Amino acid sequence: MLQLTKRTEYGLIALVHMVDRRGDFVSAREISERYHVPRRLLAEVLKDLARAEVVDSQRGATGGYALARPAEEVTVGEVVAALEGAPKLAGCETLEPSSAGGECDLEPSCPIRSPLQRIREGIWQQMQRTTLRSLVEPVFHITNLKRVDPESTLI
Amino acid sequence: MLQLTKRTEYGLIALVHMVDRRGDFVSAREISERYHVPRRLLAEVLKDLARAEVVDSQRGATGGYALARPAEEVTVGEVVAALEGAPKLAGCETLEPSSAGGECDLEPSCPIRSPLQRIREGIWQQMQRTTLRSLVEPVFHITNLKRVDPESTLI
DNA sequence: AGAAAGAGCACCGATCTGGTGCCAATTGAC
DNA sequence: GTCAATTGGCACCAGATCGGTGCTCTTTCT
Repeated sequence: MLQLTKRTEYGLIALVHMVDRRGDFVSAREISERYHVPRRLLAEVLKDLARAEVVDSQRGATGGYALARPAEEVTVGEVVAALEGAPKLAGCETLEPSSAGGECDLEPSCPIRSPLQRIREGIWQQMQRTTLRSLVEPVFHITNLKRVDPESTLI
Repeated sequence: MLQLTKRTEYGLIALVHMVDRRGDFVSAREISERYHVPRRLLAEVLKDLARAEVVDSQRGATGGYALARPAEEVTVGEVVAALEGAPKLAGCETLEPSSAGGECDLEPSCPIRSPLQRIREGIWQQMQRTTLRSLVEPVFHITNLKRVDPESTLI
């Protein structure tokens, strides 16, 4: 439904929380209690983020999770990709265009494949331009794009 | 999964097809055979587009569907909204902010509500800027936005 | 009258989503 | 060494969504 999942929402909540504690390892329990999110589900999400090397994990009594990189270098797109896969806007599309070519059985009559793909890439790039830092300090990241032709249409 | 549904895909295919035949009423059967799309499902989609006044419908032997407005005035966002509802990026968000205020039970501790909402609005605005015309004549709509600060982050 | 088209509604199976249970492995604190 | 707290891995569940279909009714042209 063109909607981010709870997994991504919880993941972003956790990551933003970690920004404040750079260096410290925070447990899934702490985050789940702080923001009232299901602990077990959050742990599942953080595990995936650790696998994607967005966070470092540490086991044991004082273990937990910490950002693997500075908040400026972690993008929302990366988080989304790790937690729900690269977004596809239509079934016939893949983010990395398969070298084998289209197995889309609407081809070659499908008239919207390419345009839809560009919409998806616009959304995708937008998420990849949005860093974790910008989620923490919104004023730091007001759009610096300037409209050149007011009648133009993006994408 | 941040993915447009088949309904939207089929709807856009049908609409793009109608652009070529402005004024003519084309039947769901014609479109379904032309693009190998399930006829009954396509009919369901076109019915919703008619209800949203994106297309006009005409019953009877020579009936069918036609664009209710010029292709320049129909946006992808409008189509998506008609076929799968306004996109929400997280469950706690609504497109039209309810005047009653947040019933989000993560509040007020949720640190990402506002940023996520801006991401969603960015995606949403992008789809609303994309017209049906731009899907038909892609060269007409290369992005006219100019990067002012290459280090900046959108949203 | 008959054929062709949309309108409405109910329904189905498959998949995805949110969430939980259980247990093993790791590690610091006592 | 023991214990408690933590992550890791797997399986599982109920509900929602999604893609798709069946059937009937109404409308309209021929």
